Amino acid sequence: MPYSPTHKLQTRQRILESARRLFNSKGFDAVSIGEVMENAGLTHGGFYRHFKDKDELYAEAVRWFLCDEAPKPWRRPGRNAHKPRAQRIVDAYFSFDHFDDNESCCPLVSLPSDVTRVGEGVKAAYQDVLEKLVALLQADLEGPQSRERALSVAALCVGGLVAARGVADPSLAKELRQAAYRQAQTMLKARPC
Amino acid sequence: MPYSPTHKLQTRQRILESARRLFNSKGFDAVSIGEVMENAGLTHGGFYRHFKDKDELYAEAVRWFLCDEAPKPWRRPGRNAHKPRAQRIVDAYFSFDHFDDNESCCPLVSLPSDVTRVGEGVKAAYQDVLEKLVALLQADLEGPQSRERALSVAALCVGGLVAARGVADPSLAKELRQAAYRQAQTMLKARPC
DNA sequence: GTCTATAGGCAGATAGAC
DNA sequence: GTCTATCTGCCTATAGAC
Repeated sequence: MPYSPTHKLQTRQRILESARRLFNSKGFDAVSIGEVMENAGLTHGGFYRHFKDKDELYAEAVRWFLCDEAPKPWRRPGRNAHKPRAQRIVDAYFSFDHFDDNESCCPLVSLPSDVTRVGEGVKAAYQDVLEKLVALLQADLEGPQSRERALSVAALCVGGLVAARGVADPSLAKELRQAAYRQAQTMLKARPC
Repeated sequence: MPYSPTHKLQTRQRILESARRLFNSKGFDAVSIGEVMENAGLTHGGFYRHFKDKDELYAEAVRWFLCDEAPKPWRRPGRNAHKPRAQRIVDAYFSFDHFDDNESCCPLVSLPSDVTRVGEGVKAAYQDVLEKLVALLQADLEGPQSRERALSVAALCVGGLVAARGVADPSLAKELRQAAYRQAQTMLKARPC
């Protein structure tokens, strides 16, 4: 018995991390199971001992982003530690690093149109990520309609980044990102009495 | 010579309309050239007399949305004709019909994450659509920073719809759509200074 | 638990008949 | 201009050795 008790779990997590990165940067259909496994240091044959099929892997990979183990380089937790968390999230969301990071960016940004076309399991995982974002934003919003305002800020974050990534001209992308960022900041500060 | 002078152009437009619909609802990778051609009443062999390859078809199909021939059932041009055009656009964008219409919806909503992964030609077409939307919004915005406000409203439109389409729970989707819609209306009405 | 080998299917692109 | 036929390659998923 050459395998430690945690070996399978560790292997599973390596596969998930590999899948998360590849799906983020290349999309669901363009990534093969062989590619995911090779990137995790394995061969494609062993895949089905860990996941039922590719759809299950996709849902789990989206959810995997929420785990602490998933790297988020654009977060820079040391900086601006004094700001409210909602502000730090919006700052990170609209940062150039996040815009530019196809591999580790938030799946809300990298996968929206893919998710609409696959099964309910993946949508449920996408929803978990979105609800996490909304909850974090709402926790720092004071005054009435905090839920509605948190939802709007989340929509602005997703839309600003998604639109900026889709256009060809980098200066238009920056303009979009900055306009949405300033609007989001205004909405965070607003205190409708 | 059994073909009329406009025959090739008409065939090309049939292919574009078929491609636009299929890409919108199923995504770029999931649609085969044979499917596009069959849907246009042709066979796959003739495709390459009209387009260099699948990527060129993709870019042209995105741009095809801007043509008047492309159907937009959720627009309902008769209703609310008295409102400013920017308002009518935002109304149409956040309508349930547009949310629900995977086939004829705005490509900004249906294709964002696909577009980030393909060539510059498709991004240029995506940018054309976005700039058209921003220009239409800006034309009806008074006061300073109309450009920046138009960009923010566009981001909110895209983000609100995209996020709503990605989640599993229909009531959360509706909540997202309505929150973003109300915020967009506020921004349209705002007259800073 | 992971490997190699393979079954079975479908994709994009081209060739040549009409 | 459009057709049928085909080349070439990669995909998901399974079988069976170790």
